[in-house]
Amino acid sequence: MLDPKLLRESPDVVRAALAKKHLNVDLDAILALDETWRVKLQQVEGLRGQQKVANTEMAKLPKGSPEFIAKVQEMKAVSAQVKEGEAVLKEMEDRLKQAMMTLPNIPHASVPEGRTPEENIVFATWGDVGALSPNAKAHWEIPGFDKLFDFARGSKVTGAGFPFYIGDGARIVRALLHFFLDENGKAGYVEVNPPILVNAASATATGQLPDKEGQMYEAVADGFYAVPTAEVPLTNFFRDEIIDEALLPVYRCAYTPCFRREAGSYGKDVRGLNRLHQFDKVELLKWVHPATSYDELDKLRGDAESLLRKLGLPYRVLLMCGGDLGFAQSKKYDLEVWSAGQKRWLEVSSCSNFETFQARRAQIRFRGKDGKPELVHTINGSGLAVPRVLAALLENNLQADGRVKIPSVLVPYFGKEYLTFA
RNA sequence: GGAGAGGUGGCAGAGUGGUCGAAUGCGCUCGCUUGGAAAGCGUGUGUAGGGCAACCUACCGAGGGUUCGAAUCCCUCCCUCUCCGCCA
Repeated sequence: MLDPKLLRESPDVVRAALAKKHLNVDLDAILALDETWRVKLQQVEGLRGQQKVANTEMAKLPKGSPEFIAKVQEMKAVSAQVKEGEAVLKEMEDRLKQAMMTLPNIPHASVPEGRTPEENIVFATWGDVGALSPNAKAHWEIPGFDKLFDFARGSKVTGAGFPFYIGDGARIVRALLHFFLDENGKAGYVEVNPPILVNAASATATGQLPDKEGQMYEAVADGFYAVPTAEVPLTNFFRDEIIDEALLPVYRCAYTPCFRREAGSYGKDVRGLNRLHQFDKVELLKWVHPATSYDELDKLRGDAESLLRKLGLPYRVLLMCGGDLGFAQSKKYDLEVWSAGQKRWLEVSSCSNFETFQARRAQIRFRGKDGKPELVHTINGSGLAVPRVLAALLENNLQADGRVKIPSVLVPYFGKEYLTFA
């Protein structure tokens, strides 16, 4: 959510943001609503003021006296007006808040113009894509793949997109997660094991509700949602809190399974490990002082990149253009790993600065030098999502004999140098 | 899951219908005092919204209700603690 004052005082800034993100919102309607709300607010507050004055007067009068009874009669009318006014006010506030929720975050000045994914900037590339086998297979075509990654059994037991990982398949997932968590720990992120079901208030604070309600699995009886990413419980850790400024920046990471209904996905995007309803991911999250947030974003992106480098997986970094930036982000980089068999880039991390957009919704603040609470900036990114990293690893490292060479950094975790499908 | 107790400012803790945004203590701030410190004395010390401002309004777990008026009474929900039950 944006600062209502920003809209009121600098509507042109918001207008420019909408244009850069290629979104269309009727700003004038929101401004008009804000204006009528403020008029009504002052009216109701005036009436409440009258009640308070009468209250102190009546406290001094004898209970049954004629003056007292007259005052009661007089204030009954005011009371009715207050009740009515408050109802109108509440309705206005709900509408205003809802309207404010339709306004996207302001893109940072360094975000390139553009409307479509094709206009994203290739910010950096690492590794030699051409050096990989031109005859590599898509991972689901590797002989024996089904033995380690059993989609059929998963479909029977749960449904499509919920595979079993078996033997070396399970082991490589565990090795990757362990490696990610250890590396992130070395980079200064404190490991957290969070709840993977969250309540509606948490899902609202990070923006899953109300906009993405259909994307989450629900535990209806209890009103809980299965987390689509560890970002949700992690960010909400400090919800409605004021963090000591001296503690900033706070670095945290968490592994959780992630659950996404992915309604509307189809085709090559959902083959094999490319897109699952349940998958494992380590998330990186920072709460930072506003002055440092873009440096911190670059550092976080670097931390995620270093994981791919250590695994020896070629990747590129995209700087998202305005039109592909997303609603809540001020700036976003995507990390995409090269998958030699599919001959395409797979997104494995999305590193974003939300500035105060999430912090305002979640009311996460720190106490500034002048003693006043101020909103923090939140930054997050994957570090990393397992299935697509795994897909690239299987495809890129497949040997002529049908085994997969395990990157040396992973061998201590995996326990051997080759993964076999036998 | 059952029974009971409770949720008030940074913390502890008073307050059972009006003069209560809330006593008192602790903590913290600034000042006095001191060679310096402690003690002592005094001062200040929540958050949010509206208003150019003076200032006004709201908030005592959350949401409803009763009333001229609610921290205080009623209802629903959430959470914590104690005991019992169940259990990885």
